[in-house]
Amino acid sequence: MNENEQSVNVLLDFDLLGKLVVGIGEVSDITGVPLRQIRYWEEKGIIHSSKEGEGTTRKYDYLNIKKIVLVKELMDDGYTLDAAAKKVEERMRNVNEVFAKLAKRSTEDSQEK
DNA sequence: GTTCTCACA
DNA sequence: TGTGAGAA
Repeated sequence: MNENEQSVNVLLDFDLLGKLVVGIGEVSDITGVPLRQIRYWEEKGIIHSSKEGEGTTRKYDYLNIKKIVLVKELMDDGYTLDAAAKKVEERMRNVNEVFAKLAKRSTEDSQEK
């Protein structure tokens, strides 16, 4: 492992965090989850797709993609869809908290109280 | 290329 | 729970 790879990883993560939205096809290919399954999960309310523009192409942001991967991993551990969804939602809440802290920190830093 | 509904296992 | 097919 070089510092290069670490830096790349960090940068990649931040880039993803910025705002990455891909079509369902890409998501299915990346996550390895069939298209029907992704729609199926969304139908259950586990994930949410962001429809952009006039087209019908569902766009999934990094959070949703992460959610899908998380659910997949959880189910691989023997969790059921509902259980996995619950766990993922809890994790997502934590991520959201971190995001809120990050945003707040940036604001405070800019205002320099 | 994507989406939807209905139905089946 | 996950997938099939046809239709738009």
